[in-house]
Amino acid sequence: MGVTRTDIFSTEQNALADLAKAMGHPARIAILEYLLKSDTCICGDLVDVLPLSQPTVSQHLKVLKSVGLIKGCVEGTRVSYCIDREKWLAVRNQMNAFFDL
Amino acid sequence: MGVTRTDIFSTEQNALADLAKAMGHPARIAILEYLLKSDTCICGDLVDVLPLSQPTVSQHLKVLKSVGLIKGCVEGTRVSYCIDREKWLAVRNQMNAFFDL
DNA sequence: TTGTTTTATCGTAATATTGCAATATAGCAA
DNA sequence: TTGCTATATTGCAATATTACGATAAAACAA
Repeated sequence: MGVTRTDIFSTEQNALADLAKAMGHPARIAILEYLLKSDTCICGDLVDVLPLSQPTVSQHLKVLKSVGLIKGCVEGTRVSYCIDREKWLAVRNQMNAFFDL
Repeated sequence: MGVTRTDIFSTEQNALADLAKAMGHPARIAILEYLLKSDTCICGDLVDVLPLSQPTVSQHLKVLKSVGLIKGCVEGTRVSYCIDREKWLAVRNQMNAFFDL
C-alpha cells in the first residue's frame, strides 16, 4: 500500500534501511561527495553545481539532514551544510559491520 | 515528478544510489541478513520468517536480484536464493571507498 | 522603512513504491 | 492426464517520492 511495514522489523534494521534509503538517490550521493570534498561546507553552490532547482536541492538536503549525515550551520542569510563527521564514522562502521556479516 | 533525473549524474553515482536504494527497505535488510546467516540459501522459508505475504517477499527478492546482491538458483519447483559473494565484496569495497572519501 | 539575497516551505503533477489477493507458471508425483 | 507445491506475475489501492513554480521567511544593506 505504499507504506513500509517498519513495525515488524528491528530498530537496527529500520535504521540501516533509512540510511541506505537516504543514500538511494544520485543527487544525494552527489551532494555528499561535494560536501566531502569541500571542507568549507558551502551550500548555495550546490544549486549551481547540480542541474536541479533550488527547492529540489533543498529537499534533498533535508533528507540527508533527517538521517544525520549532514548538518546545517546558519550564517546570516546563508546556511552552510557540512558532513557530520561523527555520524559519518558511525555509519561507516555500521556499513562495515553489515558487509562483514 | 516522481522520476529521478539519472541522466545528469555519473554512472558511478547512479550505481551507488541504486545499490543504496535496494538496501533502503527493512524487509530487504532482513532478507540479506537471513541469507548471510544461512549458507544453505533457503528461499520459501523467508515467507515463513517474515510477516509479509509471498508476493511481497518475491517482489523484494526481485529488487535485490536486480542489483546483483543475490542470485536465484532454481532447484525443481523451489528457488533457493543466496548472496552473490563476488558482488557482495565489490559492493563492500564500493561502500568503503565512498565512506573513506 | 524598502530592497536584495538566501533558503525553506507550500502546492501540485507525474511517477514510483509497497503490499496483497488473485492468478499464472513450472516442476514433480501419482 | 490430474493434483500438489513453490514461485512469479498481474492488477489494484494506498502511500511515498521527485521535481519545480510560487511564495514565505529571515538576515542584511541602503
